[in-house]
Amino acid sequence: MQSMARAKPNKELRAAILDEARQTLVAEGYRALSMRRIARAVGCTATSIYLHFRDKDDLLHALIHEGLERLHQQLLTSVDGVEDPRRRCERLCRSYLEFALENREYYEVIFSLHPEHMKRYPQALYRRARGNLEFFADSIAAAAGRAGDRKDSDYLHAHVIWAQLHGAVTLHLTERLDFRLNVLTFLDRAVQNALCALPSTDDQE
Amino acid sequence: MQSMARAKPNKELRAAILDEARQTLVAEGYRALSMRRIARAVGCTATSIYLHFRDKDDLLHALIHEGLERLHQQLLTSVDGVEDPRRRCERLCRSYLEFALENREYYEVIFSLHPEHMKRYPQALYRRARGNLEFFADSIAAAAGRAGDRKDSDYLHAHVIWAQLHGAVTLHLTERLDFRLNVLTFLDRAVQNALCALPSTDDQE
DNA sequence: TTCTCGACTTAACAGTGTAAACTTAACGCC
DNA sequence: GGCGTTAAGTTTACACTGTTAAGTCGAGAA
Repeated sequence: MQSMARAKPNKELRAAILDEARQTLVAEGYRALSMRRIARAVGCTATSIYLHFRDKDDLLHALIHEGLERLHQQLLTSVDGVEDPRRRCERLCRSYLEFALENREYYEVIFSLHPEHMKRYPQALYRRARGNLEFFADSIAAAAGRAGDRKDSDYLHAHVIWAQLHGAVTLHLTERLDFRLNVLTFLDRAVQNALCALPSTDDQE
Repeated sequence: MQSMARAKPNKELRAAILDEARQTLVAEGYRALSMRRIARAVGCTATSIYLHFRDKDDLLHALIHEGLERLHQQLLTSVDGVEDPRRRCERLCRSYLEFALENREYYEVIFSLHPEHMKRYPQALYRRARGNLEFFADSIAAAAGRAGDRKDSDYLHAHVIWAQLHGAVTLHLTERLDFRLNVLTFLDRAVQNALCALPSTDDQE
């Protein structure tokens, strides 16, 4: 109970560590991110990071949490004011791709880093990720004429669409695509294919 | 010119290294794969591996090459005797998923390991990977009623389908899927969605 | 015999994540 | 004021990593 009394210990250092980690992650990728390097940059020793994070994975979890939060915000604003559910879905897809392309290294840590490296996801991360997918599933339900009545199949459908986008993005980011392919047309086709099971609501016919 | 004369130096050790590397990779994944460990297992020192492979990446490239070869064989036999082009595409998809699920760690190194880790793909690997996609594109062309007349758009289409499968597989392998989802139904839907742009050739209607 | 050359080893460098033990400063309490 | 407690941070150390430079050893050629 006395540990509650003082409460605010350092917290600044924790934030500084997180800032520095995010910065080098975005700028130079995961493989450049080491405890000692972070420590050097924020002016403490490597081991004192362990006072604020259980281990390196824990630190990464914090970054993933941030990233999912930012992605969520971006997805939200991307469909702001867009009524047509089909268009909402398309906007969400494009916004997702945009996020991935503009935050490559971040994206990789959030969605690709292997769990054996990452141990287990904490509950909080699952919640955030699920939130994004449920949000998507809502638009899918609306596109199917069932606005406000999301079903399990919509949630599953959201996962399938997500998989299409994620696959396209990661093949691009890991440079597995044929270099003669135009990346933008490829991504465009991927979005089309992702949404092909949705009823179309084209205004001009 | 005298280096050509003797020709066959060791070669056995090279093969042993490759075998051991593949084995631990399949059994324990990339992060368990270290030069020193391989060396210990095959009974040489870590540094003598560098006499057969330029660096660790080079060794991995060799493994990727093998993996792509095996995948290619599996894809070939999976459609053996299947005439209907639409069914061929479906078989190819399912065979691809099968390969991924049965060779998780292998699959990850082949298709997910980041190029910053992997430096650049050598030309030979590009060729192999392209071969697989062209093979797929042929079936797509056939499904569109243009057997033997593959177009660029079919090749692009093959990439899009591949992206759907790859995305589904990697989300599963990296355990990003909602744990309440049934993985098999998810993968099934992914295959459906991957092929949704193909004209269907359903016999029973 | 001497020279060369390929295969291999030993020793070393600079880096990694992390645990244990130690120091230091701040606090509540008698 | 001195006490014990506790959090924050340090130093040191361990067992790894990929990779390089220098050295050893044996066989074949001149």
